[in-house]
Amino acid sequence: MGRAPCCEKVGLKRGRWTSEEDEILSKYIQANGEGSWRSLPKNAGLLRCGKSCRLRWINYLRTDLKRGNISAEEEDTIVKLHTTYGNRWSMIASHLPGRTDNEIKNYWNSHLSRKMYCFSKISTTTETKTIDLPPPKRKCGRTSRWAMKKNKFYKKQTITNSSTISQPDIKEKLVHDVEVKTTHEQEKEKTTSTYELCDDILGLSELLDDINEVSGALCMENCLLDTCGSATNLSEERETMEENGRAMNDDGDVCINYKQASCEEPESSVNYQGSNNGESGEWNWESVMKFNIEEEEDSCREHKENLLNWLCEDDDWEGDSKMLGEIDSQKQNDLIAWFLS
DNA sequence: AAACGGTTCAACCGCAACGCA
DNA sequence: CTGCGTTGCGGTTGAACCGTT
Repeated sequence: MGRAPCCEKVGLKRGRWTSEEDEILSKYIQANGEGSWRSLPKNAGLLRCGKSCRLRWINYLRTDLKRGNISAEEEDTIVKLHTTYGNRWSMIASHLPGRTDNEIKNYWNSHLSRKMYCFSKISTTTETKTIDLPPPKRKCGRTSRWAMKKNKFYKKQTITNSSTISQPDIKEKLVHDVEVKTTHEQEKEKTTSTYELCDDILGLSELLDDINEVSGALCMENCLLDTCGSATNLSEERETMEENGRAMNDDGDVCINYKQASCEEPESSVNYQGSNNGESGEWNWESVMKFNIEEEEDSCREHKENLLNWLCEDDDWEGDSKMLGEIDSQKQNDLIAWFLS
């Protein structure tokens, strides 16, 4: 006749835990250890379901839990682990001491899930090479804690509504390197699938961008960083942004300068050129990307490959890097499947 | 000052896996 | 082998929060 509920629901307290309840639970577990969750509330004198007690202990009261925001390093780890494990939050949490699966799941869902929407949007618009984003919603209400910390900084550069971002044919150029490596007939299939992969990589760059809480208009920014040979991971990028700053120039344009010194050409800074009414703008992609094939230098190509390699690293993260053209089709399919999932 | 509404996160729910009798 | 109890996990919910209007 079905399974009996884990506990009698009638008469049990639900909702937020009070500090008194926390204290009772903590003291009981410290005295008697974890386990026997079903009998725990009765023994401890709590009007809670055993399941609820377990959850409260694991996610909140445990002494070995880290408090505070997810650090940039942890964020990097989460992103990487998620590419390997997917939504296996407990598995991911096991790699992050002091973090719970619930915490990581929440972090992922609140910070990253909506990025997947942006990603899919980009993926479906690459044919026109122009990304028409909906008018960015004003960030109402409570902002993320990380964003709140940055609030002062962000107020400097309010990018307003109805941004239309003209994107040069980055995908074509990104793919070019691979195409020149391949012979026509023999590798045609590989090139095709590579092309699809690059679609997704463009989308992922949006995801990476949003991880850094940057305006959605900066969709290729992180990709570009690598092509410039500057920041190499998310945390470094974040620090880089803080160090170099972003500010409006006298004309009200937002100028973003990423480690110009480390880029070969000062023009490689990103310029957001606001329109006259300040409600739309266009990214000067060409000034950023040295994607002119004739001028392309080995170093730039190497950085692009590095980005791709990051995406294609083996699960142990230390496996031999593979050039894009060498990614086997199965791995490409896996990546694409995951990106689109 | 109040209302609104997006975001966060603690807590809940259902299911599956596992262990044991 | 089967059935039951327990535990763990991932998805979902909704109250609280708080910046904006």
